[in-house]
Amino acid sequence: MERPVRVRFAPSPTGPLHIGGVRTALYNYLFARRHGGAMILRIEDTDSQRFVPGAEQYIMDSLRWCGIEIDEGVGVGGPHAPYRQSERRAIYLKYATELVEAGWAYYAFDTAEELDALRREAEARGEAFAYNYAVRGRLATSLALPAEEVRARIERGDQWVIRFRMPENEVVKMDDLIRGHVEVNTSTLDDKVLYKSADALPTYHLANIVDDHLMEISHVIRGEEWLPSLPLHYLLYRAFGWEASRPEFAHLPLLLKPTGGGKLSKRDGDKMGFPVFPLFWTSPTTGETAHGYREDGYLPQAFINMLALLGWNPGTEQELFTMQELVDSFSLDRVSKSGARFQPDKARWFNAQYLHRMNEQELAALYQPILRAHGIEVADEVAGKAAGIMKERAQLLTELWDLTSFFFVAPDTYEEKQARKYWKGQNPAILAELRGVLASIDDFSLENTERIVRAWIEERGYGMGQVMNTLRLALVGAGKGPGMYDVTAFIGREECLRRIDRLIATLQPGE
RNA sequence: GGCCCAUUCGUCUAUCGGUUAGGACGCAAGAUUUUCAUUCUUGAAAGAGCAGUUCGAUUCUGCUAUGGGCUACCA
Repeated sequence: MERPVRVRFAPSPTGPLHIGGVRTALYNYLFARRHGGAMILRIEDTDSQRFVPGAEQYIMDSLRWCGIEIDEGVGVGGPHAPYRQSERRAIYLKYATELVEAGWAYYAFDTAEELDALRREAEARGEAFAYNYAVRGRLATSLALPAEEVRARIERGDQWVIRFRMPENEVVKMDDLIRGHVEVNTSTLDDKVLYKSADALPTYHLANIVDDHLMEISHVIRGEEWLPSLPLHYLLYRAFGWEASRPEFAHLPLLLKPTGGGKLSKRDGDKMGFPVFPLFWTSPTTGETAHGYREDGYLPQAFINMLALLGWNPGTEQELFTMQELVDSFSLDRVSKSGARFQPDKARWFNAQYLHRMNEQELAALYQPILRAHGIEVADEVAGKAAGIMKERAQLLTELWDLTSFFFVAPDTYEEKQARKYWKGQNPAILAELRGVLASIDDFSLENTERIVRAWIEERGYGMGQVMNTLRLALVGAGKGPGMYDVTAFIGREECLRRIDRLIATLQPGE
């Protein structure tokens, strides 16, 4: 293949982009970068009914967050502008009529009601209605009506559509980069609408083929739901005489619900407790909101890594990939053929891997906004240190606050279980004694405090667990957290003493 | 209903005719530990079924079953 690689991601702005769409965009992007090609973003807004304001911006924001860069298209421009199909409407009618003139398509005047009636009739007979070679000759089409009447109807302003004249009993032979050779008999297909006069807009099929051709797309990488319309698309390329430059096709396996049973849909997320969208979304019309990976505490690198491995694998046992590594190892022939069930647990695991590998500086940048949201103003080093100490216990960025809040705020309640277990017997007395030991330490560094306290515990013959967990109760208020010397060093001597005093003063020891 | 696609541990997957069928998530047990985690070790866990091709099939073919997609003047 000599021609330059040019791929496109062509979503329609009918709502927020979900993770299946993100994965399609990702594979397109990886393929483009792998082959030194161009990644194009085209907005397919040919359905005026389903257009959702804000969806296009959401798509671009999502791609940017994911690190998927657009070389050409909506938002960045390029030699084939405009890239929004609603702004290209003038183009399509010309191609549609060209098809009619060549005999590949025809006008149809059926109303929605008439078509409904036809469908119901067929259903009553236990059949499915198909608009095809069998019926187009006796319905209100330019194939059945006299030319004058067709002209008259159009001039009169009757609504019409242009339908593709699907050949009868011809086998279309297709090749898919992922699925291999596929054949379909055209008699099982129907006459799809290509253009509708009602809104002077093409349907997906026409716009898609025309634009892919005009934009010199070399590879069409899209979801498997498009495989059934591939024969039509092949035939369209033939009808236009563009077969020589027809792109290669690759149909990606679908992302399925975690429970099986169907492709992942926008509703599943809230129902099953995981985001299906990259970013938080608020519907401009209904005000409904949906969780996003970003706001739920996922790192874009982890999110992308997880999506990349859902339906593709490098053939090695490597699981953690930077975007560059994905680019270097991606290939369409390692994309699997069957649908992949989405696994929320694995998404969290990937995120944990990335979180655990971050240094304090990186953590500080991510954690500061969360701290500020809780009213905590500290230096970056402090934020990074706190997050750094606790990062191994977190899977999501958002879990960091619960994990580190005691570094910044003294406990005002004490976890019952921990209190019952340790705030009894001689432990209060030992804690009071430990208070004296701590008060006498000048160098309160982690190492020095540990050395002195350890020596004291050994000398007095106390149980390490008893002492440390009682101290933990005072400083953290719960039976969790990092090593105690991490806490003492972080909050400092005076704060340690205050917290010990508070426990002794407020909590009645048990039996 | 019709057309198309798919089918290896619960899940994501490796295997491109000969393997003790490998890895990861999750799960279980143990070790580590001042708590909670982390980490480490170990374990349970799979070729949908039936024919055929072959010296030999998870791998190739067919059928069945199951899952999924499409079947709009939506994409």
